[in-house]
Amino acid sequence: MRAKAGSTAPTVADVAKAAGVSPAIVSRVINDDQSLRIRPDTRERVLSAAKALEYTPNGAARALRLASSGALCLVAHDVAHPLHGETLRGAQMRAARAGYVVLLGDAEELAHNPQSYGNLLSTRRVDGLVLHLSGGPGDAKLRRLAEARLPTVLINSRTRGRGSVILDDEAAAALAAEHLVALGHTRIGFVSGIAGSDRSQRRRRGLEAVLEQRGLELKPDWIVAGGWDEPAGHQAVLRLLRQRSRPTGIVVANVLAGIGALAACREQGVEVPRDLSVVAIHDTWFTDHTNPPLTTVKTPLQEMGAAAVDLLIEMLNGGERRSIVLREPPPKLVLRESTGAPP
Amino acid sequence: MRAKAGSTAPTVADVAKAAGVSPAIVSRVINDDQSLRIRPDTRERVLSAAKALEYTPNGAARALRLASSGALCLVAHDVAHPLHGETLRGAQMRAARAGYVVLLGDAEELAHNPQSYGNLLSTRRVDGLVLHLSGGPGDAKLRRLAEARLPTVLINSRTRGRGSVILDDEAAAALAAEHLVALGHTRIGFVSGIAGSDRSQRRRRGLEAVLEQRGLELKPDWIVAGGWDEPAGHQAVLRLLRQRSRPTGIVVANVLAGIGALAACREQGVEVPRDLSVVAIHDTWFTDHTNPPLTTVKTPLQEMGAAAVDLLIEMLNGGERRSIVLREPPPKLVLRESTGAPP
DNA sequence: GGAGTGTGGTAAAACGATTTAACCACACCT
DNA sequence: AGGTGTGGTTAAATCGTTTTACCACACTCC
Repeated sequence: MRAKAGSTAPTVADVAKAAGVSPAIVSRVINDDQSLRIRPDTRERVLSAAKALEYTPNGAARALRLASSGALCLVAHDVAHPLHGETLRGAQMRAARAGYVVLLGDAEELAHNPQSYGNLLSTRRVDGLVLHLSGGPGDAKLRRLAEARLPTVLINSRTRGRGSVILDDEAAAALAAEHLVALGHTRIGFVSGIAGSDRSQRRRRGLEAVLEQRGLELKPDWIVAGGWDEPAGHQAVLRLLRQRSRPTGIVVANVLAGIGALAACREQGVEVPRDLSVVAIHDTWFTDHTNPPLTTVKTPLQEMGAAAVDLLIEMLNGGERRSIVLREPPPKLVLRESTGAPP
Repeated sequence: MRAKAGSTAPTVADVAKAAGVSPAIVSRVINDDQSLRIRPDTRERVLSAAKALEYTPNGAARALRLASSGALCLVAHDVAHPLHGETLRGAQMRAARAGYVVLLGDAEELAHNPQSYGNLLSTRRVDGLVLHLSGGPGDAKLRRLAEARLPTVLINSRTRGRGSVILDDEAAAALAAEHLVALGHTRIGFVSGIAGSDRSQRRRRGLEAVLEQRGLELKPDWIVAGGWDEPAGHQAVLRLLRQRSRPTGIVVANVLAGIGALAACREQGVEVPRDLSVVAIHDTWFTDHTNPPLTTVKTPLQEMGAAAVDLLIEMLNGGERRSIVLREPPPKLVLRESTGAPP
C-alpha cells in the first residue's frame, strides 16, 4: 500500500482510464496503427486525454518490447577532430528526422577499454553503429567486434560488400591535382594519410590518374605517409623537405595534416606558396585563418554523416548492406593563398 | 510453438538454467548484491555459466525496472565548436568510469525543433542533462524546460543555487590582463562574448580588477560585445578599430572570437602585435597555427566536463545541487606571438 | 432462424531484469 | 519436543508498451 512519492509520469494505463478505453487502444492510436478500426470520436477522446495528461511513452519499456532502442551510435576515431563535428551534425539531423537519437563514442577510448566497448555493443542500448575509424592497424579488431553484434555502417573506409559510405576521394584528389597542374606545376608530391588505409589509396589513385593523363609522374620519393592530424602532417613534410630533390607542389590528404605541413614549411624557412604550393583535402572554417590561408578541396562531410545514417536505418529495416560512394554534391576547390605558380 | 529465428541473446533465465539455480540468484550475483548469502561454489557456477554464454544484461529491461537508463546527455550550443570536443571528452571519460554513456545533443537544433527536445527529455532515455548554452537570449527557455523534467547541470553559466560548474573566469581574465600590463600596456580593451552572459561578465570583472589595482581604467568605448565564434569576434574588432582612440592591447573572451579578431586586424592593416596586442581566453591546438600564433590563457575544459558529470551523478544519487567553481588546475598563460610591447 | 460478416473494441501474454516475500532444511538452544 | 535462527534458494510481482487472440453485438442474406 506504499504510495509513490511525488507525481509519476503518466502511462498508457492512465490515459486509457481517462479516455474510458483499454490500454491497447491507446497504444494503437498513439502509434497510428493503420489496421485499427476505431470510431473517430473515440480516437479523439484518446488523443485529447493523452495531451491533457502530457503523456509521453516510456522509452525503456518500448525498447524492451520492441527489442530496439531508437538510438544509434557514431564512433569516431577522435571526438575532438574538427571534421567530425560536421559529420556528426549531418548524422544527427537525419537521425532525428527518423526518430532516432545519436550517441557519440570515441574509438580510442573504446579500443583502450574493451569492457566499455563490449558493454556498449551488447546491452542493446543502441540499435546500430556508424564507425568512422582512422584507417590504422587497430581498426580491424574494432570493426569485427562491432559487426559481429550490431548492424554497422563504415564511414570513409570499406570492406567488400559491407555497409559503407565513402566520399568520392578520387575526384577530390583529382581536383587538387588539376589545380596544381593548371598553375604550371609538374613536380607534385603527396602527403598521404595513414599509410595503408583505403582512404589514402583512393586519394592517391585520383592524384595519379590526373598526373598520368598529363604525362607526369608521381615520384615514389614524393609520396610520404602521415596521418590525419597536425603533428603527422608536420613530420611527413619535414621528411619530404629533407630530400635532395623536392616537389614544387603537394597534395595533403587531410586538412589537419595540411596545417601541419604549413607549420613544417615555416619552421624550415620554406615559403608557401613561393617555394612550395600546398593544397589539402577537406575544408573547415579555420583554413581561412592559417598562415597562409590554406587552399583546400571541400568535401560533403555533413552529407556523408546523413547518408551513413540513412543507410544504417535502411539496414535496420531489413535492407541489404550497400556500399555508397557519395558523389553529390561534388568536391569543390576553395582557393586561398597556399597555392601559386611554381618557382 | 514458433521457434525464434537465429540465436537470441542469452537472458538471466538461460544463465540460471545453465548454472542450475533460479534467475534471482543470477541477478544478485551479477550485481554483486552484498546482502546475498551464497555458497562460494554456487557463485562460481553462476559466474562461469554467465561467461560461457557471454551473457550481458539487456539494457532496456534494466532501465525499465530500475527507472533509470544509464545515459546522460551533454547538450552543447554548437556541436561543431572546437572547445566542446575537450569538454565532451572529459565528460565521457568520467561517465564511462561510473558506468554511464554520454549522448551529445545540439542546442541550436533542439531549440529549433521543440518536439525532438521534448522527446529527449521525457522519454526517460537519459537520466540527466549537462547543458552548455551560449549565454544568449534563448537559453532561459531551454534551461527551464530541462530543469522541469530532469536533473540538470549547467556548464559555464549559472542560476542561483542550481547545479552548475563554471570555470574560474575571473582568474583567467586577470591572467590575460596582467600579461598585457606587464608588457607595458595601459590602454586595454575587452571583446566580450555574448553581451549579457554571466560568463562574459565574470571575465570582465577579472579584467577590471587587475586594471583597477594598477590604477588603470577600462574605458567603456573599449568594451565591445561579440559572441563565441569567429565572425562575432571579427565584427566586434572592426567596430573597435573604427573608433578614434584605440587601445593598444585587447583581451578577447573566447579563442574563436580571438581568431576573428586577428582576421579583422589583418583586413584593416593593423599589424599584430606591433599595433595591437591580442590575447584570448581558452587554448586549442590550432592557436599555434594562426597568423600570428595567438597568445591565450589555457583553461581546464576537459576537467570541466568531468566535474559536470561528477556533479550530475552526485545529484542523481540524491546529492544536493551544488555550484562549483573549478579552480584546479588554474588557468595558465600560453605565450605566442600575438602580444608584445605597446607601440 | 441460423450462418456469415463486419465493427469496435477488450483481455492477457509477452519482453528481461530486479527485488520482495516466502519457503525449507537444518542446527542450535532450552 | 518445541521454538528460533539462519543460510540458501525460489516463486512471483513489477516496470510500461505492444500485440495477438478473442468477444459481443448488430446487420445481412438465403
